[in-house]
Amino acid sequence: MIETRTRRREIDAVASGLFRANGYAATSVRDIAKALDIQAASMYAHVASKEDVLWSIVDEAATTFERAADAAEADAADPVDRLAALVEAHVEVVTADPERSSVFVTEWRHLGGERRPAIAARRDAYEARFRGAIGDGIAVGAFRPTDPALAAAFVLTALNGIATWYRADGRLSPDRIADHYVELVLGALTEATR
Amino acid sequence: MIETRTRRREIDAVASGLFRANGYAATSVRDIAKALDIQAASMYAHVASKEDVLWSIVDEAATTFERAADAAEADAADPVDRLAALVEAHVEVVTADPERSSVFVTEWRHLGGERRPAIAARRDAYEARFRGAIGDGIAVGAFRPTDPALAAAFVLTALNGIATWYRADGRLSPDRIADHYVELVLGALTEATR
DNA sequence: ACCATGCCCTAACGATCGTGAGGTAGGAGG
DNA sequence: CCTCCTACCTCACGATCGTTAGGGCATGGT
Repeated sequence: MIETRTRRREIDAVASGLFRANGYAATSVRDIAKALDIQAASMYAHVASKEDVLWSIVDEAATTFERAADAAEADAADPVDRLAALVEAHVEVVTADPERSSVFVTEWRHLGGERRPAIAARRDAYEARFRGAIGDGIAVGAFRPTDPALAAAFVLTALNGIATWYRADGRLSPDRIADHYVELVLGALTEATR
Repeated sequence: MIETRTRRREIDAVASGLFRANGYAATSVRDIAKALDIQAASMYAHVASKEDVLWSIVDEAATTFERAADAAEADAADPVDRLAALVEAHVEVVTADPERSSVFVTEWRHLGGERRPAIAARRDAYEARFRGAIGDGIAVGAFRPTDPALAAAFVLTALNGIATWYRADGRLSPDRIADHYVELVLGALTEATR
């Protein structure tokens, strides 16, 4: 068993696209199966349940975001660089796989049992990194004094919005988007000339 | 018939809450009926279909946003004031009815037939107001040169995010949120000191 | 040669979905 | 008194949902 479950990966990829386009609840197991040219019941040779598909998509997306944020925070000198690196990393993850990212952002509430609070906690921990960078930036006088929690929500919702509208064949490349968003975020926090 | 369909209004209010919490597709007509203490079939004395409920919520929300933006643009001297007024108006609408706003933002894709493209067009026209204010601000040198379409997407997704996390009993009042968001948005567009 | 495993099939289950048909109770207007 | 009208009821429909059961046919290791 060198190759690990290629069909299983295809299911996640196809399901991500359908979930992003129509939502988890409005996508049936038969829809996913049809996109793979197999019967609905054949899905269950690879998956235990429909929710398991959502879970593996969301779990993997969460891990990807977490690892990218780890790397971003690792090589950042000051809070400003750290926030810039976090923003850039987030944009890169989103644009690299907008389907998975979008599902992670919008469909996690359909998880049941332990999974929903578990993901909620990871989302909160992730947001705390942004709050932390913003709070530290204010503390050292690099950012103007504002509400770190509110500013973090502002930044993260703006970043997550990319997952909604981004298309790979769009006008702007991921790099351009990342550059612009870093500028917008840093601008929002450094100065207000009203 | 002086009073116009109070029961019909209750349906929209209750359905907005359920749609925001669980999504349109995951909310059954029986769920809405149960929240009103009536039978599912009794809903159809007031509504032609489940989608009609979504439509009236979304349509009314869209109208509310449009009217608020009209008023905001009416008494604005320069592009900077105009954008600030648009942001403030948007925050006010969202915080005044987060349920309806959230449904408008996230559930309109479940509309079928003519309604979906119609709402898409109105959403785009609304976003164009932000693009316009930003573009005009750049033209007069008030905003730094950036991509107006991208900046508008940045701003609007950040604003719409409020509908997701806002709670009436939360830490920050709508006014405070509006003030902070205006500052963040204007800061994002006016200066970048990297 | 044999058996396990991966991948898919058909058939069908009980539940739940949105919705229609037809009836009833109560209040308002002639 | 009669007749609407509103608001609700019960009952039931066909469709679709997620999922299970059980079987078939390859491939590849032993």
